[in-house]
Amino acid sequence: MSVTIKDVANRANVSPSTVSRVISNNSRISDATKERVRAAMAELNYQPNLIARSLTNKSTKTLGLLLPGSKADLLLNPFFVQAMRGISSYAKEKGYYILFTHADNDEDEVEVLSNLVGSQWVDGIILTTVKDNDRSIAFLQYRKHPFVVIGKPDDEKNTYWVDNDNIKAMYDVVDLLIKKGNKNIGFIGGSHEFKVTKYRLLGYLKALKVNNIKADLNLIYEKDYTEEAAYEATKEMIDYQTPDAIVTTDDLIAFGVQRALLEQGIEDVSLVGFNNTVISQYKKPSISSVDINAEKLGMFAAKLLINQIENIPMETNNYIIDTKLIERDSTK
Amino acid sequence: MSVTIKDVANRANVSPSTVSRVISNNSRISDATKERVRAAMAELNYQPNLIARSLTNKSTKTLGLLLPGSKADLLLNPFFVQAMRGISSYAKEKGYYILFTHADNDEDEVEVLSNLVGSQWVDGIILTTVKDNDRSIAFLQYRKHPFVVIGKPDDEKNTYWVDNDNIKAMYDVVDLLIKKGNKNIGFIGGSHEFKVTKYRLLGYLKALKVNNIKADLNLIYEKDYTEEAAYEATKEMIDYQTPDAIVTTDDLIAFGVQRALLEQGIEDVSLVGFNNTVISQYKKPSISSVDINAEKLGMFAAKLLINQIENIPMETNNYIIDTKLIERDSTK
DNA sequence: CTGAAAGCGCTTACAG
DNA sequence: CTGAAAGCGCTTACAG
Repeated sequence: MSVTIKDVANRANVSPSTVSRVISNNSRISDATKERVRAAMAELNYQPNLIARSLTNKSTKTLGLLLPGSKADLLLNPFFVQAMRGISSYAKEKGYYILFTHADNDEDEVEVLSNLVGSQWVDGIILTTVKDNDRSIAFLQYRKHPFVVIGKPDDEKNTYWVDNDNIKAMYDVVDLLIKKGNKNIGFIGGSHEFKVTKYRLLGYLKALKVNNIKADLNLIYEKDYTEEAAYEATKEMIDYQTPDAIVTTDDLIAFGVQRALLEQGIEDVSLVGFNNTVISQYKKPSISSVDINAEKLGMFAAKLLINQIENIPMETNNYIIDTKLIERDSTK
Repeated sequence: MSVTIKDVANRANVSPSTVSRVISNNSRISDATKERVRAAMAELNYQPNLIARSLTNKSTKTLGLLLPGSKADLLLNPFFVQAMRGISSYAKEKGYYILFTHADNDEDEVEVLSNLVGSQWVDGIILTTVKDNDRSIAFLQYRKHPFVVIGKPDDEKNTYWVDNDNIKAMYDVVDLLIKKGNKNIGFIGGSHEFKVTKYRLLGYLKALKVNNIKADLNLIYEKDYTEEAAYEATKEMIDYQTPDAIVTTDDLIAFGVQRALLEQGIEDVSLVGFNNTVISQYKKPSISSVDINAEKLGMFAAKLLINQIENIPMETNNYIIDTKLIERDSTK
C-alpha cells in the first residue's frame, strides 16, 4: 500500500540499509548516492513509518499527558489548556507527539498510567497535578518510567518538576495588601490535599509573620475547590469578623467569596484570586488575580521531560516559573 | 528489559503463537492451556507491546485530533475542551488513544496532517473546524485517510461529520425573539469563512421571512471573531438604528455588543450569544446563549470515526446534535 | 562507502 | 489444539 524503504531502495538501486542511512544523514554515505536516494524518496513521496521506527528504536517520540478526571477543572481553569499549549509547542519543536488521556477518577489514575507505561506507547509522562503521597508519582518512580510533574512533589530532589514559587506568590500578594493598609486578611483555600493550597497558605502565614500580624485561625479556611464551598466559608468568616481583605487560592474560590460579599452588601473588602481566569476580568468589580504563567510551565515541563528522555545533561531537575499579580478593581 | 510474549511462552511451556492466541482469546486454544498461559502472564506482569502489535496489525488504535492554531479560540471557547472530553471518553471506552496536535497557522495545517498521516501514527483524524473549500478536508479525501469533521463540510454526502443544525438553532432564537415582540433584529456574525456563520445567518434570514419581516442589510454584519470587531460593528449599527434585539454567532461577539450597548446607556436591547461560555452567565446582565452540546459533538465524532475505521456498518454518515437556548437576563 | 543479516515484539496463514 | 515460520518496516552491528 504505502511506500516503504524497500521501494525507495529499488528505485535508487541501493539496499534498504543505505536508504536508512540517508534518512539519518549518515556521514559514511557518498553525496552521490545520497542525492540519488533523496530523489527517489521525493519521487515516491516516501515518509518513514514511525511505528516501525519506534519498534526498532524502542522509542516512540511521544509524550503522555494525563489530565485530571474532573471536568469542571478543565473547563474553568485555563491552567490546563494553557499548559497543554506550552507542552504541545515545545514538543512539536523537538519532534514529539502528545498523547493525552484522562482518568475518570482518582482511583482510576494509576491504572491509566499503568496501561500507558505497559503498552510502551510513550517515552515519558507529564503529570498535571500533584497531591500529598501522590500515588501516580509513586507508581512512575517504581516503574522507573521518565516523567515530569507540574507542581512541586514530595520528593523534590529525585523528581523532575516545574512549579511556580507558590509561597512567594502568595507572600507577595499578602505583603502588598498589608502595605496598602489591610490588617485582617482572610485566607480561603482549596483542599489541603493539593500542594498548591499548602504552599499558598505558607506564603500567607509568612507574610503575616514578617509584618508582625498574628494569624487568626478563624480567618483561615480550607475547603473544596468549588465556588459554593467558598461562598459558605465566606459567610461563616463574616459572621465571625469582616476582614479587610480575603486572599484565595483560585479564581473559582474568589468568585464564591465575591458573591457572598456582594450579597451582604460589603464592598470594601479587597479580594485576590489565582490563575487569572478569563472570567476574573469580567466580574463586577473585576477581580485581581495571580497569573501563574501556565504556558511557560508547560513548556518547561516538556523540556525537562524530553531532556531526561534523551539523556541530555541538565544542571537542574526543576524550574521555577515566575508569577505575576494582575491588579484589578477588587484591590483598589 | 520488559517482559515479552516470549517470556510468557517459556514460563507457560508453550509457543509464542499460543500466547498470542490466548491474548486474543482464540477459541481453538484449550481451556487448560489458556489458564496456564494466563497464570504466566499474571506472574510476569505481562502487558502487550502495543507498538509491535500496531506494526503487524497496521493499526495503531489511536485517533489524531487537530486543534486550531489560534490560542484565543482554545482559551475562550469552551467548545474545544468540551469536544475533547467527549472524544476522549468515547475513544477510551473503545480502546483508542488520542494524539493531539495543533497547527501554528492555517498554511501549516495541511503539513501537520500530512506528517501525521504519512507517519502512520493514527488510524483516523478528527478535524475540529470547517471552512469553505477546506484544504485539510481536501487533503484527507485525496489521501483516502479516515477522518471525521466537527461541522458540516461542503461535501455532505461523502464525508463523515457531526454538527448542530445551525440554521435551526438560529432560526429558533430569532423566531422566539420575534414572538416576544422584537421586530428589528440585528445580526452580528464572525467571518463568513467559517461555515457556522453562514448557516446561522441563514437561520436568521429564514426566521425573518417566515415572520414576514423584511431583512435590513444595514442590520447585518459579518466581521472577525473578536470582541473588538463586534464592538465597532455595534456602534455602527446603532448609528444607523437601534434594533430591538441583536443576535450573534458567538459569545465573544456578544460581549463586544454588550459593551457597546452599555457604553451608550442602551439597556432594552435583547442579546443572544452562542456556545454558552462560562463567562456569559457572569456578565451583567447575564447573556442568553445557545448551548451547542460540544461534548456530545465530540462523542459522536469519535463514534463515526471509529466505526469507519473498524468497518462497522452505519446507517448514516453524520449526526445532528441538538442545541438549546439558555435564557438569561439579556432576553428578559 | 555499501550490503546482507539479524532483530525489535507482535500476529496469523499454514501445517500437522 | 498447537507450533514453526514468515512478515510488518524499520535500524545497526558486522563484514567487506
